Amino acid sequence: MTGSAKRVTRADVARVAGVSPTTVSFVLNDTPGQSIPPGTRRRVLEAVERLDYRPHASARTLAAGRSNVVLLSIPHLSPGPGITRFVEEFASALAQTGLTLITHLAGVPGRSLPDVCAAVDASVVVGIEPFDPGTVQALRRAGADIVLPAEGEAGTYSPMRHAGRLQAEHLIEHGRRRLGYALPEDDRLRKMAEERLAGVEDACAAASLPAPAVLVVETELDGAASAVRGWIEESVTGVCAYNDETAFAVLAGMRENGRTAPADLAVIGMDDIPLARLTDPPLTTVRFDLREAGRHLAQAVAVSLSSGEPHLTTAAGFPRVIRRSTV
Amino acid sequence: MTGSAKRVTRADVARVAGVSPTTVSFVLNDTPGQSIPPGTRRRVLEAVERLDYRPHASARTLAAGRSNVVLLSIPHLSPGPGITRFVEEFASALAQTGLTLITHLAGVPGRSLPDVCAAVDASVVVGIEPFDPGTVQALRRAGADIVLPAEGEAGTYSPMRHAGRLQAEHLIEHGRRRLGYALPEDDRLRKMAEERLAGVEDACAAASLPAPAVLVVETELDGAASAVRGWIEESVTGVCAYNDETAFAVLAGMRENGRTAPADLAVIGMDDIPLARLTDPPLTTVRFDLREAGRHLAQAVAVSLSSGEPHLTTAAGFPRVIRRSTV
DNA sequence: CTGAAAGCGCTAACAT
DNA sequence: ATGTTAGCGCTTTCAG
Repeated sequence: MTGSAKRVTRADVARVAGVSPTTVSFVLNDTPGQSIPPGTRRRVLEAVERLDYRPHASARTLAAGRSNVVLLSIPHLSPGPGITRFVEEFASALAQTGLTLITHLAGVPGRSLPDVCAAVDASVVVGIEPFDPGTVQALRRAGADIVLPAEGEAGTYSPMRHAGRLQAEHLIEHGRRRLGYALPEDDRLRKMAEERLAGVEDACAAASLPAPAVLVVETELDGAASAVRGWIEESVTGVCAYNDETAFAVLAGMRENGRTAPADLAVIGMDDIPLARLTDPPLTTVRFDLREAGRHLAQAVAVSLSSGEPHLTTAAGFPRVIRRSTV
Repeated sequence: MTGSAKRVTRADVARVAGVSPTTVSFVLNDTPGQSIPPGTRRRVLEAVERLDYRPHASARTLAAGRSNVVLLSIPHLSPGPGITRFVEEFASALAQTGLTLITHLAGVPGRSLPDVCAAVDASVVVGIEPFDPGTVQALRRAGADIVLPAEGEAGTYSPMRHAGRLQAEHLIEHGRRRLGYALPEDDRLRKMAEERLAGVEDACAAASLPAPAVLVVETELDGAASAVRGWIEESVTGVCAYNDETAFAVLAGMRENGRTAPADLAVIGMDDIPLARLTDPPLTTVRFDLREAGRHLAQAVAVSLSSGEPHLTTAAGFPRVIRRSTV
């Protein structure tokens, strides 16, 4: 009994505004096909304001059959600044359509994505990478009306794979013909890492080069150093790192072995974290600018949602290499 | 008309299991005070399995008057690994109580925390730092049953402030008597930064030292270099950085000015990002192990939720300094 | 242009 | 031990 103020309901607003509950809904939802006279509308809005009324989301969802919640699955915490900007842009673009974005950190134990989706009754689930068919299935059964991007749809492409390709191509352009790939230690990053690695393999294949020598690089000096020795033994001359952090680990391993970049081994990272430009030497890396992608995606969501079931696809990230001094 | 399979409802399960809807609820919710015979329970569970039934969250929330959703406000994307572990632990501990954690990245435009709270009908909102009274108010009006930690409650303390204190104390212990504080560029970090800075000021005051010389350090060589010059002019001998990233910027600025740590200027970071141990020299920093805090908090949530309104408070992070080579 | 009425799927008394 | 019955607060035909 701390003072549980009863919830303000639509009925309260109606009473204060001197109209019926239905009318309140009409003005609040801008229901099409209803012409509300300005006076009535104003009175309703005022009452809403005065009572600090908030529609009860669950009730609305239950009645309308769909929520306005969009669930974004983020691969892992600590993604690069690119993802941050993507989220910002995406969230605010969605907000303008009346949609609310919530995030779920994938890889966190306890609750799977479909569980979360069901728990919040999300009507849309969005991922950075295309979802595989099984996941899409599960998500739909969990109540998601639309899921995207989905694997194999028209227009779908993997930004991560593209980015991987860019890394390798850059190294190849600069004369490196035997590449290495630096995998991060963390298992939860594995899936995304494989996507990026696939891009590197694409580039190698396209240039008729042998497949990259893949090594896990630990976030610890000795481990990193031994990985570097591994590459040297295989006469690798350029390594693509999963991300900038991994790239720095490689660089540390090289320092430990008395090697320097790019002379002994070229290194290219991914993400362009702020630190990349501050180290000595500054790191060559691949940057995403997903801001525009965020806006696109929001629009795709809006369209899919209104134009019924069919999930319109759009993904688009625009990776590009930022050349600094390690290649 | 892509084939919108109608939702499986509790009634369907009841029909298949040959019991009443109520009974289904009873077994699914383990409703106390009901003794369901094993046979019935099994039949219900089987039907649930067979139909792949999922209770409709909104309906449940609407009827029960509370959701099982816990909303965690994360200060900013790219927090250190400590936060990640906190989230993991917190999420899985909550899951065991049937609660689902969703995250909201604060500072993202578009939707404020109360908006999100209302959109998902979260019954609990949790933050890393105590919420100020205004926010608590807003959150409660948005439908949150419990909000924590709240400012000024018994047992509340600010882990960030504590961590700031630790930074300064470490510097002071090592003979630095004129401190600087390195603020990050990003405005959205300002609030948290001020919390950490307050801890540094506490320590200075406690040691009867002048207040720290506060400077914003840009993530760019020239800016960082000029900040460093600023400190040197004020004969600062040790600087506490907002986080490890900022610390690296300071280090870069020092390099630019031909200074080295800790000889010319001691630097201590915060977060202990993986890179901290890989640089040359490795960075002295403060690490959080919030895993246990995550579990504690989950328990506090569970208790608060069952024991009615009163929000039990618990926060607790356990920062400690990791001494490496920059101080 | 506005209101009345029928649910959405579930929980929680209250019977039985 | 199980079933019956009201709603939870809102959307949405369908009448006035």
